[in-house]
Amino acid sequence: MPIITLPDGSQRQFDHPVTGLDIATDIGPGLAKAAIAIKVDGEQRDIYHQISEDANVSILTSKDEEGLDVLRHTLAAQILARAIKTHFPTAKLAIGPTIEHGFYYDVEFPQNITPEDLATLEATMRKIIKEGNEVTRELWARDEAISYFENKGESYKAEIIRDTPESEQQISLYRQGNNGEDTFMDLCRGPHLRTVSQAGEAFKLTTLAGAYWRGNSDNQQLTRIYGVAFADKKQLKAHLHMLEEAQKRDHRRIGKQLDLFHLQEHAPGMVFWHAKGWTIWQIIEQYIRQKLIQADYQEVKTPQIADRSLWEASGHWENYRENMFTTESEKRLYAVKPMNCPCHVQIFNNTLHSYRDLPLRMAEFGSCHRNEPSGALHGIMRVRGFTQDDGHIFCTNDQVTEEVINFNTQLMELYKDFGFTDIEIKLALRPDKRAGSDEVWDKAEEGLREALRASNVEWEEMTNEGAFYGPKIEYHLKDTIGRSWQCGTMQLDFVLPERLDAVYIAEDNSRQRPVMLHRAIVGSMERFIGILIENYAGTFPLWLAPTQAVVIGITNQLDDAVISLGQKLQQAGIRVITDTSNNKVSYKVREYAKQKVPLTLVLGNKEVEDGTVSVRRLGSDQSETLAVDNFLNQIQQQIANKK
RNA sequence: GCCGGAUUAGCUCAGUUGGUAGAGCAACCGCCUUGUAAGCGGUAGGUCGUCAGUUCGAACCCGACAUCCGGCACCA
Repeated sequence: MPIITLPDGSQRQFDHPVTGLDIATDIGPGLAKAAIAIKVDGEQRDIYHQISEDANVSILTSKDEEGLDVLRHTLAAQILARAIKTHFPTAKLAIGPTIEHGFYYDVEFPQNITPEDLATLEATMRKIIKEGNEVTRELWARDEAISYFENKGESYKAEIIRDTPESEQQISLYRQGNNGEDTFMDLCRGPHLRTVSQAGEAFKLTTLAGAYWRGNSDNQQLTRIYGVAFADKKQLKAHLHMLEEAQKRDHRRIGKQLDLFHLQEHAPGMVFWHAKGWTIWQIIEQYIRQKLIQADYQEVKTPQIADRSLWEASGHWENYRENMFTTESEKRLYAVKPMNCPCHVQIFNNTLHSYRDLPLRMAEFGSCHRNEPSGALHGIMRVRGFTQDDGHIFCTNDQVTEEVINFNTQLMELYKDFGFTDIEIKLALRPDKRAGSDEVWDKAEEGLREALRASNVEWEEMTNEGAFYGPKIEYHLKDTIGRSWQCGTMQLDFVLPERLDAVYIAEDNSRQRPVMLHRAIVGSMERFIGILIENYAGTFPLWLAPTQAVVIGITNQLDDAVISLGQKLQQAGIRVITDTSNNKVSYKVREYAKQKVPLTLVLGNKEVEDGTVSVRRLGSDQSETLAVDNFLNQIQQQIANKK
């Protein structure tokens, strides 16, 4: 007879097999009502799941993340699915999983559906929830289940069952309603809510999208319906509000508001940097350059286009031909460089190197072009023309780990200076299509793991995601709405040195292949600035702000003093503007606050007489009066500290 | 590239069932000389993304293309 252990450690004994609902009822009527599913020894189960052995059980409600996940799952797989079949009986259902904040369902519709259909479907979902049918689990024989779905024309469901291991002879289906006219059956592992009414009303169908069956672009494209769902309306409202707020920090919007850059039809995926955006770029570039010098890199610059034969030798022509821009002159075909590595190898090869030269670290702010698919372009985050803070380290096998560790340290320092703390690290392992032996890959992957371990960081491993020439560490940063973008990278490459015949002379006077490490910290300057904009919501810290200070006078009689203070600050290296227009102080204060200028400096007769200045810092509604020299010292200190 | 949506003044957006376009802000010109988030008045600004159709007549309806947005696929 089962002894049930609850999460708080307390135990309850029963003299008969029990369901989750029995246990919840035993604890209290409130919980019995709120209970939507259970977890038995770590596995999610339906509330009606029978327990006859001792077990650890927790009762899930919509208040906890896992319970909410069950709720979202039922919304997709039972309620939305049913609504779809109600309006489009011949639609074929594919899969309907849960995701962060909600769910989606992939469906093959007999016709195009429109955003208006979403409203109809949502209304029908609410009706279904109101009807409040029970959802029950049934076990079917594998073959019966397959023919059931095939007879209904649900070919995707039949395919899913066929693809499960033969050993699974029992297939679980969920039935909504009684075995009558209004029944709805679907293939599902569960668990589900016990009745659809438990789904509540805090959900919303949000968008329509196309999505390939099984994520493969060779397959049929299905229509994906996205929805969000929460435990209560308040949470839903908070989520929608968060999205609205996030939109306000979108880098495309802020880029326009602050006059940082623009994009236009003539050059899709290529950025027109305006003076203010370019100022930010320059500061970042100079900052990175300092870091490179400290880490003993030599900075180089290589050609923008190179003969086709170089790209054939490197293997890029074969692998990425369709994504490379080309140009022709005097019957020679050139490719605009999509990356810098082959060029760096040319510099390496131009001198005969000794083992004493290694590790040899080469860096370039390399302007690259890739003809990315039109649908991939996204503001300045994913572009066709971009600049990498690229670098290549030529070294021996024995030097790899130390180089990777040092790189990681340097990267983390840099990210910290830009205010990033939420960094995802991924290790991308060997892909199917690759160069090099398994032995080499084993060594390369283990080398990166070792370095990550030594760096004391956490990472996630991704099979099949490496580059064709080697495994890589990826450093991801998030944008405002949680989309993750790869920025930094460290890649191990045994292939390119071979293909481009890089050599060094070893201690024993033999010719040896160096290992090549490809590394970038910010990745693409464009993308990094995009993420910075969103991260700071346009309010850059003083050291990065394109305009650091604005000087304004109370009246135009003080214009000379305003200009003279502006000049003094400019001489001291401050990025300052002066405003002598005949607007009111309050007008100007508002204007420069909107432009996110960190320091607004106001001069009146009093300040001019005393040699002081009234300083208002962005975000504060107070001002303080300081002696000009004091003020200058203070902000120079702040800038030096990268604040 | 694929699915869906969008494209109107420098910016943010209105524009009824098809009858040759409108606001706010910005710009420019005046007046006001101002003490920390919008002083007042005036002027100018548009081949309604492009091309091609339907129509007596198109910002509006049909089609193609371009770009952008949300996803999917891709990301050396």
